[in-house]
Amino acid sequence: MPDLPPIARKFILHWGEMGARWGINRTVAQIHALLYLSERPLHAEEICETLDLARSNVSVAVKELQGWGIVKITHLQGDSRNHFESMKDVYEMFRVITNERKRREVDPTLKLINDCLQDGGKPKASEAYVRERLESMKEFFDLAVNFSAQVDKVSTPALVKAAKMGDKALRLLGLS
Amino acid sequence: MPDLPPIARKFILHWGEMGARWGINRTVAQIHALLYLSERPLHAEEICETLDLARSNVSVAVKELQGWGIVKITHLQGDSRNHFESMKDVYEMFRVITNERKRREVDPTLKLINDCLQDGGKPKASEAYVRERLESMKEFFDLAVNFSAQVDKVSTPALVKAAKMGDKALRLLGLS
DNA sequence: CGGCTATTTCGGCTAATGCAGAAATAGCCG
DNA sequence: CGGCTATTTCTGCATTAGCCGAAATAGCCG
Repeated sequence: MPDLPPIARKFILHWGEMGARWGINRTVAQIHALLYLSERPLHAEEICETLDLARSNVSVAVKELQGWGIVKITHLQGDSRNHFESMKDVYEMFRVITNERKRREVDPTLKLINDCLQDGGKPKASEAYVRERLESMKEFFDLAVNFSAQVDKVSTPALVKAAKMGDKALRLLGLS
Repeated sequence: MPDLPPIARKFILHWGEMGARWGINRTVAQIHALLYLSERPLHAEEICETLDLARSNVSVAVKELQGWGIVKITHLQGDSRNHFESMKDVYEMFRVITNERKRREVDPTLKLINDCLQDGGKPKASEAYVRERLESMKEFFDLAVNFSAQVDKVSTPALVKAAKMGDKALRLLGLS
């Protein structure tokens, strides 16, 4: 990895590990970190050199990141190559990723649970407990989905403000 | 998988896939689903038979689940074998897992970012942008950690109530 | 202590993932 | 169309993760 300040490299490696723990390919996460820390959009070749990866590898990784919606292609004046740029606002990034995971994982899970629950057939007694547990999981996910949709409507500055209120927010809502 | 209602099997398989996408071993997640759906604690042998796994495999998987804090060992009258039982309250489960992920992943990330930022040395100009990005990521994580600590204090019923308020909660806080 | 049962650890095989390099494709001038 | 560059797809190797069965360990009576 030439050209990188040590602190950047340190972060990139760590981010790769974290990604791996969350089901994101290690190098995909590293590339994301690199782009996030980069002041300007980078083209594939630069990414290869900086992180010592094969060109083809970078191609698919970058596509993956675009799939998540946190990296975009840009073009520079008089350069035909694709340049890649990460979203820079961490809050926004979090929103985008959260929404995407909801779409990919939570929604299908809810659908499956619903399917299970309204699976016709005679309601066998042996299934009663299973259904009960599935019901309560459904309830949880329904609530979570609704709630996150609400929160998603609120602007980042407003959210930050609310988060900083700490206890006060809770008291305002009559909780705590 | 003998003995399992089809809807249970369906859910277990799905849960395994979801786990895999979140960095949890597929069979670990399956076992978790099985225990969650099970009316009574199961011993390792039962898990083996039901999910068709090797005994040793179950041993480590179950340990993993205990490590996450969502499965506990219980003992039954006159049976020396360990029996395993999943937490049943989905909300509580979510709390526990969230806290554990924070401990394992967010905290170390924050620590690393802090290390990077206060990495002495002369503040090279080339690092300025990197530092800026790290700062803003730190800010985000700090806020998230604080906020989640606040929320974690609130009882589940209170949280559910708040979540169900929908728009009203936002208006009460002066958002939206 | 010996025998029994339950659990864990270990060694090695298998399957899945990740990745490089080559080949194919696409896009762009001239 | 031909040549050039950038990108993607494909093929197969390498690494890792997952998992089984055997062996070792632990715990519990008698």
